[in-house]
Amino acid sequence: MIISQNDIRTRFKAQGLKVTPQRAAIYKALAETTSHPTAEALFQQVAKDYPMISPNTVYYTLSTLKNVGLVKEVNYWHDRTRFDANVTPHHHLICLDCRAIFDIEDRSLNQIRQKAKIPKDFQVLSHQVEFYGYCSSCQKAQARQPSSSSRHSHIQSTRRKP
Amino acid sequence: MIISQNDIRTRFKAQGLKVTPQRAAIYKALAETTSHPTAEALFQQVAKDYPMISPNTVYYTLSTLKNVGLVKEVNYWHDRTRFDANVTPHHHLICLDCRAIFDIEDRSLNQIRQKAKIPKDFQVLSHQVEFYGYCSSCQKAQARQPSSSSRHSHIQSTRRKP
DNA sequence: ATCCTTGTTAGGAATCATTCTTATATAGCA
DNA sequence: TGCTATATAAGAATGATTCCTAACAAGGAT
Ligand SMILES: [Mn+2]
Ligand SMILES: [Mn+2]
Ligand SMILES: [Zn+2]
Ligand SMILES: [Zn+2]
Repeated sequence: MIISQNDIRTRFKAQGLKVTPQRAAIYKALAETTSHPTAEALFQQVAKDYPMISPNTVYYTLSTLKNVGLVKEVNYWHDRTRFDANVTPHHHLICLDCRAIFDIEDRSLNQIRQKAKIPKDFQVLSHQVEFYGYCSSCQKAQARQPSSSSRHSHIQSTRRKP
Repeated sequence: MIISQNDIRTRFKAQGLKVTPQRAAIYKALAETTSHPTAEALFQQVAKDYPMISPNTVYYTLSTLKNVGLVKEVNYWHDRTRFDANVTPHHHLICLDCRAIFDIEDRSLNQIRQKAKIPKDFQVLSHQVEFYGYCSSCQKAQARQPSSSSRHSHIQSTRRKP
């Protein structure tokens, strides 16, 4: 999903943010992927065009964008933090093997709050549904190699928490 | 909810785990609270009875118990990892202010998987619903002090990620 | 009851994602 | 074209978790 510099400019201005090349590049990279990348992955991506960018800038920028509501943090299944520029309410599929995160487009899941039996003294503002299982790639890989795992494409799982 | 040494022994044996005092104490502490504590909190609790216990043992033990299915990890809203000895499918309320985690007992939430529109090539094994908002304590605190936050009981949020 | 084997524990060091600090640079406005 | 508040970059610091290793101790076997 391509996003124009003008859209980026408009969104930043609307939030009172300066439009810098690094910030625009980070947001663009995040907005144009569906992979819910880590800060590190975004750093790698943006560094292709801005070799001098620092990881720090990516962290700072993501934090800023989060504060103004242009970005959401996602941190499922004890992985490092992952980010999403899709800030409309939606839900996720998480692969237990490769840890890929996929969007679900099912508006009906946005309604469960109305029916759920929630203690009346808790004020609910939002909710989130996550489905855990195996993506199609990982199912195939397991059929072939019914032992360990996580050896194919997607986002890679850089060790930590085996 | 009290749990007897015999229950603990039985559950450990059923999983082929040795029954050590430290391990039993950690599991007991977790099973008898509803607070979804951190490893650190469990360490503090167990250290009352076992002053020589190391944080390492708590991490190792929780990892072991998780591997055999006696404990679940919970890691909502970019906090450090929290643990739950309630391994039956259930869902959570998370306070955005004090970060307390409360169980929801609503079996109907266990059924949403059947109705949800999930890509047929993704094999779903489990799902999880989280509701975010403010607990009653925090609502009261905000009514009093409509500024910052997180200044009352519950589990405490030890800095990190303000 | 005692011995053995193997999983467990404790302590300390190491890892590494994230945050903090600070000096320099620059977007946006007068 | 300058001013000023923000943003960036580099490096150090933080802190939860993991790794490593030697000493311990359940629990089955003798
Ligand atoms: Mn998403
Ligand atoms: Mn729970
Ligand atoms: Zn997968
Ligand atoms: Zn609260």
